[in-house]
Amino acid sequence: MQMDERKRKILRAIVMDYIATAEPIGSRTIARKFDLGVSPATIRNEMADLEDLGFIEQPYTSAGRIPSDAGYRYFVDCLMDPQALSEEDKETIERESTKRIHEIQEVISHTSKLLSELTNLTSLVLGPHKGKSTFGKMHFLPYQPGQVIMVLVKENGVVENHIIDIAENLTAEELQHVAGVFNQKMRGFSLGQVKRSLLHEIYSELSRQRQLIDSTMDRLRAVLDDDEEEERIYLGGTLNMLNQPEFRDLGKVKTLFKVFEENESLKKLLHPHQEGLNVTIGGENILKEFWDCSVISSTYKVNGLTIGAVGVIGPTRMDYANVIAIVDFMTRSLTEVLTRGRPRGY
Amino acid sequence: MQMDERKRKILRAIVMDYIATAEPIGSRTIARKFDLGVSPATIRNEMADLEDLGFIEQPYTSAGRIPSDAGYRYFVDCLMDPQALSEEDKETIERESTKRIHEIQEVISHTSKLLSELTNLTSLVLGPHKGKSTFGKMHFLPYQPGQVIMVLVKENGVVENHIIDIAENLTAEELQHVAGVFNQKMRGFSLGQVKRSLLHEIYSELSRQRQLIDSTMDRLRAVLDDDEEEERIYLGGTLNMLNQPEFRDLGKVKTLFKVFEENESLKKLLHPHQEGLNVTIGGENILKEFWDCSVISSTYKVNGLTIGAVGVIGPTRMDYANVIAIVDFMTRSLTEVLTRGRPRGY
DNA sequence: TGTTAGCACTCATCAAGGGAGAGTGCTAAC
DNA sequence: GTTAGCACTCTCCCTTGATGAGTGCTAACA
Repeated sequence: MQMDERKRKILRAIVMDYIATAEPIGSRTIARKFDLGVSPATIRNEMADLEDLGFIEQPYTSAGRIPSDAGYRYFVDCLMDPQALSEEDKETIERESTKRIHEIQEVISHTSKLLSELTNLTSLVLGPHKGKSTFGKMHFLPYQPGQVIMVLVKENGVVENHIIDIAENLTAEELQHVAGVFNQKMRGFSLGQVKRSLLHEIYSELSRQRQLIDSTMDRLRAVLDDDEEEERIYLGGTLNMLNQPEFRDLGKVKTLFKVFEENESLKKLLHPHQEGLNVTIGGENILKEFWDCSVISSTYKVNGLTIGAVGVIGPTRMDYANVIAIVDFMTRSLTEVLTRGRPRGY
Repeated sequence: MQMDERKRKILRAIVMDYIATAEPIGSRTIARKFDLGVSPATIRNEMADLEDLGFIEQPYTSAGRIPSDAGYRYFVDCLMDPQALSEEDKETIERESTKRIHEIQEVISHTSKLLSELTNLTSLVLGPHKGKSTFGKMHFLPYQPGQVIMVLVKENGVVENHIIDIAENLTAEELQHVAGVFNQKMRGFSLGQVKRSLLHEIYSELSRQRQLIDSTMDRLRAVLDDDEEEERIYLGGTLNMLNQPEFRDLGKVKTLFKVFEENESLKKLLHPHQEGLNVTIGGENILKEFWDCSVISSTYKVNGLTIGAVGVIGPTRMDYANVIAIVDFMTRSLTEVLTRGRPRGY
């Protein structure tokens, strides 16, 4: 059996009506609401075909039909009118993104908030991944008796400071010497790469400062290793989920919110299968908790390099055309803001 | 009418049973479960009196009775056996608090998590307020052409770093000189206190670095001012609320979670009326969204100075004795950890 | 006088039953 | 190929009635 124009029209009508009303729709109602020029009986026959094709299903005998995952997929791929963003939304995004913001965290959380407000869904934003963080340069500064500040400048430009305990009798010159050796030997290395031989070199050059080296290395190890996976994820508008009729059930809400609390799982939802815009529908999601949700996501870039992703999650019954337009525009805007403004922190 | 010993016993039975079961309890059941040595009929008479006194109420005619806010209050003030913390919980807290943690944020969020796990309720922790943050010391470190790192050590020990744009032709010596002047003139001042005369002094001593001073001052102003109100609040175990039978209603959950999203309101719940432990029951809460919740909170200190608060929020039907023991022990432990360990960041 | 047993009454909860309504599939006519 | 007609199915919602827990009142009891 093949899809013909009339089947397409009917499927389109079913999907659009269900998106709007969240109620199963029957042949009679379709005939009344949409002007297809055929009788309910004809529509019934076509609907039986559509069900055989797997595009629609009945929640129970003699209820109306609702789209299946495959139906949504066909709708998104073939039937949907690509919708332009409303002028109003466009203005909102542009207005919000011209605010000058210094920290990347702020940009991200702001994006997340905006996205959930525009879509009335839950937004996810994956912060920029920082690549392997490698040693750039370090300095010691005096702090308190027995402690110094280690200022670490990574090669990607991030600056951090850490307090380190030291022996009280170390002089400023000795500290500077140690920092000098570290800077000379370690530039460009990530901690994973620090080979035993290098460590030996450092130890032998600084035989007297063994304790300082140890605590410095300890801290560096923690910092440089941690970072690799420190892609924070930002959630916004989780409460919007509660407005969706499909989550009137408390059990569902609970499992959903439980996943929201685990960052690791959420990242999986966003990790894009390909660059650019992705639509993942229902059972296509990796996590079974989200088998009745769809995720629209897209990647953002800095200087042509993909560094993170933003997405929106909602019930499979979502307004795909609209949400896709919003997510798409949003990533473009974010890419532009980041490339132009270059806030700190990545 | 007066409370006598028998009335007290009956009220105690009602509160304790309702805390355990969340079901209204009737005279017959009380007689069966609790060994009071009187018949259901007698208990009925006493219950009528307790209702007149306002300590218990009926959800509807011929249901059992449940405690009113006043009933809980009387229970907490007069009837409850002050309960010692279970050895198990005590050990957990002590074990967790001996983990060496460097950042205050970690200590706080860890506390919050622990608290919600032990009580199965939602925890609130108000981070330390930092008082006015005052200038301690600063250093400039090289960063990139046209930019330097300003490392700022506040008098309370917090270390921050900020990137500042400078003219490219400044030498290291000049920078060091500028920092030296700042350090000499500004130690102990908050930005609000920097008087015009002081500024003049700095300008006149460093007439050639006007631009650097301006951008440094700008940044300092932003940093030191911001801090005063930055009391972050930490929430833990919000999902635990969903396990409480009183929140089986989605509408309630929604209003509750909405408040959870607004930090400002939450702070109101915690801001203690008095030092030490506070129990706020139902309608005693300021926010009407929490009129069927109780808050147990307590303040924690560093070196005898109160700097923050921790609390637990749950339905009025909570195990007061146990939760009070946990919150109390937790603040003592936190106070000790902070005073002894002095983590960075406050 | 305080305590108890007995009794009529109230109200929520639950299961069963019975339209009403929406929708379907099939068949036969157009 | 399209349509009208019809029997059938299933959910939803309302009613009904039984059950059970609990109450207040009254009268008897120690």
